Amino acid sequence: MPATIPDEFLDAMAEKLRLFADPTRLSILRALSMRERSVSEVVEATGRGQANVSKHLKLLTNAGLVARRKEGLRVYYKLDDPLVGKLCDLLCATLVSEARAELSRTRRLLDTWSKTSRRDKSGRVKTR
Amino acid sequence: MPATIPDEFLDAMAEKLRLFADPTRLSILRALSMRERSVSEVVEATGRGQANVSKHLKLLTNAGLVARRKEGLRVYYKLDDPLVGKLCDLLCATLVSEARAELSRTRRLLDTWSKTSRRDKSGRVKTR
DNA sequence: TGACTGTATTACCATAGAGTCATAAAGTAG
DNA sequence: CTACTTTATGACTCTATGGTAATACAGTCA
Repeated sequence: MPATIPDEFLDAMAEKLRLFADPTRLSILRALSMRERSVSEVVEATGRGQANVSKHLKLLTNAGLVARRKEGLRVYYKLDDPLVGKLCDLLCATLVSEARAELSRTRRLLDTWSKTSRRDKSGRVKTR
Repeated sequence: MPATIPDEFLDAMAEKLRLFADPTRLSILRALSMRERSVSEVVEATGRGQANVSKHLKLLTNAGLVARRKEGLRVYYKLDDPLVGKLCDLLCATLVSEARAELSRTRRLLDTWSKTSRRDKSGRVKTR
C-alpha cells in the first residue's frame, strides 16, 4: 500500500469499491463490457428484474462508471470508466491464481491419499 | 473486462471486494501495510473501538487477507495477501488522477471566471 | 491464589441497501 | 385520442452489517 493515504481518501475508496462489491452490478458491468446495451438487453443478459437493473444502472451512472444515451423509447448504457476494466483484470487474475492453487492443493491431497491407501488389500478406501 | 467471467466468479469477486469496501477495514489495512501490529496498536492507529477492530480483524483473517500470530497476551496481525497492495495502488492511482482532473477543472473555471469579470469596473465580482 | 491486561465474543441497536411489486412517465404507433 | 412499449420511481419488506457496551476469556505477574 502506498506510503500514507489521507483519511479522506479512505471514504472515497470505500465508496468506489462498494459499487463493485455486488454480484448484480458486476453482472451488469460484465454485460456492458462487451458492448453498449439497452436496459432490457441488460435485463435479459443478467437475468435480474427490470426495476432492479434500472436502479443499479442509476447508481452506476451517478458514480460515472457507465454512460447513458437515450434513443427513442430505449436508453442505452455503456462503460465509461477505465477503472472497471483494470479492476476486473486484477480480480480475475487473483481469483484464477487462487483457483489454480486450490486445484493443486486438491491434487496433492488426492495424491497422498492414494499413496496411503495403496496397500489396503480389502479394496475399500481406508482413511488414516 | 476479460472475455467472459463465469457466474460463480461474480459472487466470489463481489465477496472479496466487499471486504475492501469499508473505511474502517481500509484503515486497518493501511495500518497493517506499514508493519505488523498488535490489536491495541491497530486500535490506536485507526481510532476505532477495540471490539469493532477485533471484529474486522476476524473478518479479514477468515478471508485470508491478514495473518494472525499470538505472542503472550498480544495478538499480532499483518497483511497476508498480495491483492491488498495491488488494489490500493490501483485505487490510489485512480483517485489521484481524479483529484488532478478535478483540480484542473476548477482552475479552468476560475480562469474563465476571472476573464469574464475582468472588465467589471465596480470591483465587485460579477457572475454572468 | 487474585489482580491486571489484552483480545474475543455476545447481545443489541440502527441503518443501509438489495429485491420486488405496482405504477408513473416518456415515447411510439394505430 | 388510445393502446402499447420501455424505462424510472415509490413504497415496502427483509436481510446484512457496522458500531458499541458489557462481558467472557486468556495470559502475565505479584
